Amino acid sequence: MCHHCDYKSLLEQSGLGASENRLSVLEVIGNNSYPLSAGDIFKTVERHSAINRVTVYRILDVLVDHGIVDRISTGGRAFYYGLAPNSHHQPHSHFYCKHCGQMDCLNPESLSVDANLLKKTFPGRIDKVEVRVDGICKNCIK
Amino acid sequence: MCHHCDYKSLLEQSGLGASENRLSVLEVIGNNSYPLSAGDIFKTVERHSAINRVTVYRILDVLVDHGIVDRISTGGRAFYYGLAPNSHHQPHSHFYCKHCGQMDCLNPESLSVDANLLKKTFPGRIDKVEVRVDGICKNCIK
DNA sequence: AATTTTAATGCAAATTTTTTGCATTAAAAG
DNA sequence: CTTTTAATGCAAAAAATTTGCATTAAAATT
Ligand SMILES: [Mn+2]
Ligand SMILES: [Mn+2]
Ligand SMILES: [Zn+2]
Ligand SMILES: [Zn+2]
Repeated sequence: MCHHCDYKSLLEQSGLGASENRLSVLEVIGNNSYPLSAGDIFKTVERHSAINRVTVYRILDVLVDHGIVDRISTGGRAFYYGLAPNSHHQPHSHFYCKHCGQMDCLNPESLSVDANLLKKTFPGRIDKVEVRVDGICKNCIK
Repeated sequence: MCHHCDYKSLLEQSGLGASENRLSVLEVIGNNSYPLSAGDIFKTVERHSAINRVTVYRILDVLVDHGIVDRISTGGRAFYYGLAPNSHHQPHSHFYCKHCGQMDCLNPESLSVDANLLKKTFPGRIDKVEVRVDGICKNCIK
């Protein structure tokens, strides 16, 4: 849940029209405390307003392209989506439970990554360093 | 390319029958210097011996389940497969080029991850910490 | 060696997730 | 008000993976 982000201006600052659908998708993502799959997002938006599944995919693409939302890989075969790091959200890694498929955001302090050396020596463009922890969550472990 | 691994005994040590197909799949993965997709592996094995695509998927599953092979997520929608860390291969992270889809293995020293604090405090089971760097490779950047 | 049991494979079809093409509607610009 | 552009919907396709079931090969028993 983000109380700091103004979704409408997040869109407008990127030159994107703040359509009803885009706002709904972004709110679902931003109001959730962990990343969601496109299917989850579709089902949630759909409960309140009519929307097509393809529209959700297209909105997710445009939000990812504009750096508003992060596309996060899982140990499964669907991507999950969460707010991209910004002034209110520092970068952090995620935990993926391979039993129930739930993702959790991990405390940035609990896991540290140092990519400085790589960034200096890598002969290509680096856009993102994604860290994902896979295992079984505390609910499923019982 | 791994000159140290004896694929046949890797299989047998895990209690897996060393069938022709399993050996072929494991050799293709082990002899390659970067991770490959199931489709790549299928096409490569197929050139020398007849094999069904589904068999490749099933062999990959069994190799991953037994910790012989690592299933590696990409920024795209297919998994890639590489030899799992063992006495001859230390754990390392990977680079994924979102233009050509090629993965590279990164030097373990170029990127350091410290998951000790997480492992102490996380209320679940941690099986794997995957680090993936996304961007554009030196060939595609031109 | 013949028989029974288990493991591995093939093939067809289904599933899941994502993408594309094209028509329609809504919004913005002129 | 008209023209242009952006957003959406719907149907279909594509890509990756999974499932069910039959067949074959290998291993274990008798
Ligand atoms: Mn998060
Ligand atoms: Mn590797
Ligand atoms: Zn779980
Ligand atoms: Zn490339």
